Amino acid sequence: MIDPQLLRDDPDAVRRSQQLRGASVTLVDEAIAADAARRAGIGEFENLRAEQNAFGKIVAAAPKEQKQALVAEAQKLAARVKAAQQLSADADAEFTRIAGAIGNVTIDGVPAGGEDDWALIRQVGTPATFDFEPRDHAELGELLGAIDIARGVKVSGSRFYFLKGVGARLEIALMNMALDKALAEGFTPLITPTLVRPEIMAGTGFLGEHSDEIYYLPADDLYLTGTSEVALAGYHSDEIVDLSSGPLRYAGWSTCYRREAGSAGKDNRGILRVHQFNKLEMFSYVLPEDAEAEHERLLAYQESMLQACGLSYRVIDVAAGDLGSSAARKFDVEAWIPTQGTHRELTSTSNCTTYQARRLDIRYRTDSGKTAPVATLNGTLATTRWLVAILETHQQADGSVVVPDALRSYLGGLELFVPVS
RNA sequence: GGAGACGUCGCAUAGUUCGGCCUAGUGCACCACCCUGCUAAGGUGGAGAACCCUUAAUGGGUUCCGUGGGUUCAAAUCCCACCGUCUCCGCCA
Repeated sequence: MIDPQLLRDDPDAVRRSQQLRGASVTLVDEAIAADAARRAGIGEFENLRAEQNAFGKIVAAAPKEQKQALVAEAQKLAARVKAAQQLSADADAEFTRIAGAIGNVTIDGVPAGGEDDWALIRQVGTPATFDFEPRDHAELGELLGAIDIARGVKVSGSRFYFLKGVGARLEIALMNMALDKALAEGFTPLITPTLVRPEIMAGTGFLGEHSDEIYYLPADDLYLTGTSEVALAGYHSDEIVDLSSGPLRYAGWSTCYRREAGSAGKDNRGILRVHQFNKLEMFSYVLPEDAEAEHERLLAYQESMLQACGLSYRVIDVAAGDLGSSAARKFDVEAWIPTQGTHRELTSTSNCTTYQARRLDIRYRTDSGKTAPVATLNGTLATTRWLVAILETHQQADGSVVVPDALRSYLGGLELFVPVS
């Protein structure tokens, strides 16, 4: 939810943001009108209610013989109150509907446009080159006995897989390395629920236009989360958190579930795009004025992880039209995938400013003692997808894969993955 | 899954019998000041959340007693549904 105050004080800022996103600008004016209607409705109702409250005291104190006449009077008033209340509630719902459809106001510098209009921030490392024909990760995974796609499909259908042997070990090693990084930076580890209630799903902004991406269990009215961000944001929902001794930083580990309904035929080979994977996610609750600095910090942690894995990557500033509704800015770190000859997203970090917190009702106490929404940020520290880049980047002509130095201690000192027969 | 008990402004509780004196009382913790040569104790005052109107600061109003409906002139209190917690039983590990 955008700040209603901003809507009143600086509607042009909201209009500009909608423009950049390629979203509806007239929505802003509809929201302003709905806000005015909502406030008028509240005023009407509250005045009538005050009248009713005062009159109720007269009724209660009146002698018996006058009561009947007074009650008849009060009945008429009650009917008016009820009508006004209904109008007010309707106006409020309408405002929430309209304002809720407006995306977060983008931060200055976010490029305009859609998926392909990102801006390059930096390129780090040099893409791996080979004096042989490199194998893709699916082939390497099979050769190494690390990834078993065929049996994943047999058991669960397309886009499912088994990680096996060194594949399973590599994933756990990667997660452990990420967890150690998070711990070193002061994050509190959390293992989160992956099934959440509708209000938490809606509060984090995932039930909007991308709701067909989400698994839903109707028998229990629960949603399977596509990222632990959902649970991490919901963790402090409806709370006034204490940020006086610094930000609250969590590292959430969970399995993630995605229907991939809108990506039929895309990335069908291997485990680049799957229904289920694991992820270690960073999540920060910070003062609004510290949000941009925190965003840079999360990005730096991500980059240090990719560097530790010996990957070549680029950092991009995602264009406004490709942002989720909650994000005011998003940086993706994309690793070079040799067999695809392109960069693919390994991590993503979003600054949601106060947008998500406003919807989830997460506040802090200001110096003046008032409450105000906090800023929330999230960012990936490691996911299953990283195996793709790691295997392909560090492969050798015989199909073996050199384990990056930083990961070896998490693999019992293993230096090389070798083909199994 | 079955039976029962319960859910009140940070915590703990009163209030629900029998709807109006609840503008939700009290204790603890909290903040300011006073007093006491330090500390403890004591005294006075303040202090919940959200929203609306108004102002130079201010002040006024409405809503909130797990959530959502309903009955009523009037609901913490009565009715219904849901959510959650606890106890016992059953089942599973």
